[in-house]
Amino acid sequence: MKVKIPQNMAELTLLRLMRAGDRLWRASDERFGRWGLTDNHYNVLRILNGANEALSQIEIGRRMLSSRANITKLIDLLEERKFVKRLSCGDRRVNLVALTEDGAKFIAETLAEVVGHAEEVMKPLTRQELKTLAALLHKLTEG
Amino acid sequence: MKVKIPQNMAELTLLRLMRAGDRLWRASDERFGRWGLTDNHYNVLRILNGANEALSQIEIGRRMLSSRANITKLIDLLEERKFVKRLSCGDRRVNLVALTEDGAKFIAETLAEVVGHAEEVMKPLTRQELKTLAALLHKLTEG
DNA sequence: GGTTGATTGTTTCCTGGTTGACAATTGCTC
DNA sequence: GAGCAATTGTCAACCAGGAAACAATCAACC
Repeated sequence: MKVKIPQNMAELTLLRLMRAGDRLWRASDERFGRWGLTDNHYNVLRILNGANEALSQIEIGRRMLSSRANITKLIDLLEERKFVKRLSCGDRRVNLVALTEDGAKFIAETLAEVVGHAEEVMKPLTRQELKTLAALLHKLTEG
Repeated sequence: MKVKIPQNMAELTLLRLMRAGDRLWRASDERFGRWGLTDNHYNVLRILNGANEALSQIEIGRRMLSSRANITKLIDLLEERKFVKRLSCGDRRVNLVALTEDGAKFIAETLAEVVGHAEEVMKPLTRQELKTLAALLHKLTEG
């Protein structure tokens, strides 16, 4: 049994994109596994570090495309590790989550390896190609 | 607490790539969920359809970057749906998996929507940009 | 030709994530 | 103010996928 399927550029590209993303997630998770974390745990730290302020859990979820319930669990672990702390604020429904000194230290200590890995993965592309790829992805998802 | 992190093109691109892939997987899974399948179930069907021959489960796993154990479960469901059947072959360790008529019919009936979705997702890019993106992804993962 | 090592598929257990229900809180409306 | 919808975080139940252990089978080698 076989269906004759004409080649379609959009579908081919979509497939490659999903496949590449899948591979990168696996590699990334394996890497952070060595530190007892998930890629997503690390993402929370980087988001907090980049935000310059404490964020509510739901705001973190929004920026990571992750559910409220999952953020609760991510923060639970990060708090246990003392990388992060929950602060109360005016609105008593909300936990503001802030990066601790330990969390900042962890980011600083692991940064070289994280960036090194990214450069290793992207090595097949020239600087110009890298820029083009970043721009295309941006246009695809934001434009 | 904050760590000063210099912008890095490789890391930024990697992040965008992973994020785009994540979004696409979610959208895709939601789509196939309406048919009671996972994106990966559908991938099995497409791989079988493209292969022109029955494949062993482990070969399917290789092409999908998925574990043997998971393939067993995927095929279990597809077989229950009669989209696929397991055949015995010379090597009695191996199940050859073949697309059935029902499976081919399912592909044929859903193809327009699947391709339409891919084109919808990729619409922000011109034809030329699409080709460039596909080429860059190919170079990144294969080159 | 029997033994040993590799391959394939399945099963069991675990993990990361989602959904949906729930409680607490807030803000809006009358 | 009282009531009501919306928001936030948490919890319980569930699901897809991976890792490891296992049985069956094959291949290679002495």
